Amino acid sequence: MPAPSQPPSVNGRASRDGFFQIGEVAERVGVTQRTLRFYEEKGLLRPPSRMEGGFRLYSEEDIRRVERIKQLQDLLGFTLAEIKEMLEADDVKLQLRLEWRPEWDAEAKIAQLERAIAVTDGQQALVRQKLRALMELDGKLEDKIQRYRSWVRDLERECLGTVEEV
Amino acid sequence: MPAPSQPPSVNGRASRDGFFQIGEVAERVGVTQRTLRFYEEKGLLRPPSRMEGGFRLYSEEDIRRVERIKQLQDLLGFTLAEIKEMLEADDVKLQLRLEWRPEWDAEAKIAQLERAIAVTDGQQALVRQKLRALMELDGKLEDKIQRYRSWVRDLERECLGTVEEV
DNA sequence: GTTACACTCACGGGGCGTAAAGGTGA
DNA sequence: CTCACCTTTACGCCCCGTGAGTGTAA
Repeated sequence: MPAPSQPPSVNGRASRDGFFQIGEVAERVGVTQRTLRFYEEKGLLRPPSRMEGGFRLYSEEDIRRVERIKQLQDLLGFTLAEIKEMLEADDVKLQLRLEWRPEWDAEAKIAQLERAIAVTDGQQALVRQKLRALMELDGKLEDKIQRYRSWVRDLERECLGTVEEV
Repeated sequence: MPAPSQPPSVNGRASRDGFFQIGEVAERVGVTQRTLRFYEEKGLLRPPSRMEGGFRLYSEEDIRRVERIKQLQDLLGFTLAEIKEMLEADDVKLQLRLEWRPEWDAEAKIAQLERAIAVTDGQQALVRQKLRALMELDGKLEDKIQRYRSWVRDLERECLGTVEEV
């Protein structure tokens, strides 16, 4: 973990420099403080910077990461292990961006980009696997609904006819 | 798993009348016997019929239900609670079908069908919620890939042009 | 002195695994 | 009788957190 951390907290009044304490983060994102520490412990969140006294100071970037975890977990039903994979892929891409040097020649840049594409492709494959299964299920439900509806229409026509033809 | 049940159950009788014992079901579906009993305990599976000695006898219908559980769980990442909801919706629909009487008048039939539609709609809503989230995520990933690719194309042109125009 | 945070220890539920001790059936 | 297969009871484990208690920082 090369954790090239955020600006070191200058002593004195550092808290409001675009950084947030754990309580603020917890409230904003909708998780408990305990959960934030838990994620950190499990390696899902990089250790944030700290104040002199030891209080955690989260950057906006950190907060986005927490939100991403919540999204992957709540909405998509990923396990923390899967989420960690996803985040690590994100990290790789971030790392690639940090390594980027404008003075590189085009081939080096292309190679870097190709690596980023490969990582993103991997993420997408994971997502699409679940996506396909869900779409199939949705289609089946839709079919059923349509069959029910057409049946209802038939019956309504029969109703209006007031008399059935045997 | 030590997989003790590897001795070929090649004495493959269809256990009398299209019913199957727990071990056969477990092997066919790819879950353990423990899991089957657990699902039953938790109300995900209706108690199957039994032999005189107490052995469970699963019908084809029961087996389909287990397969459905596996699908919802593995592929879609539903929790057992969500799966139970889904299955209960299925049960309601099954019940509606069993209650169906051809001698009903059209209005009664329509009402029954409307109830089935409502239940199916509920299931679909559950699915689509997850679906939307996944599609959004997929879209974001796709965008990124496209941006990377177009960047690569730019660089390749630059390469060929041999000279840059700042 | 009252928050807000730190850290540690533990406990809890979901989803099973697995072992124990014994009954069933071809 | 044997031997695979089944029964229930019950404790264990990993995952994903929640609380409680105690101590320190603001």
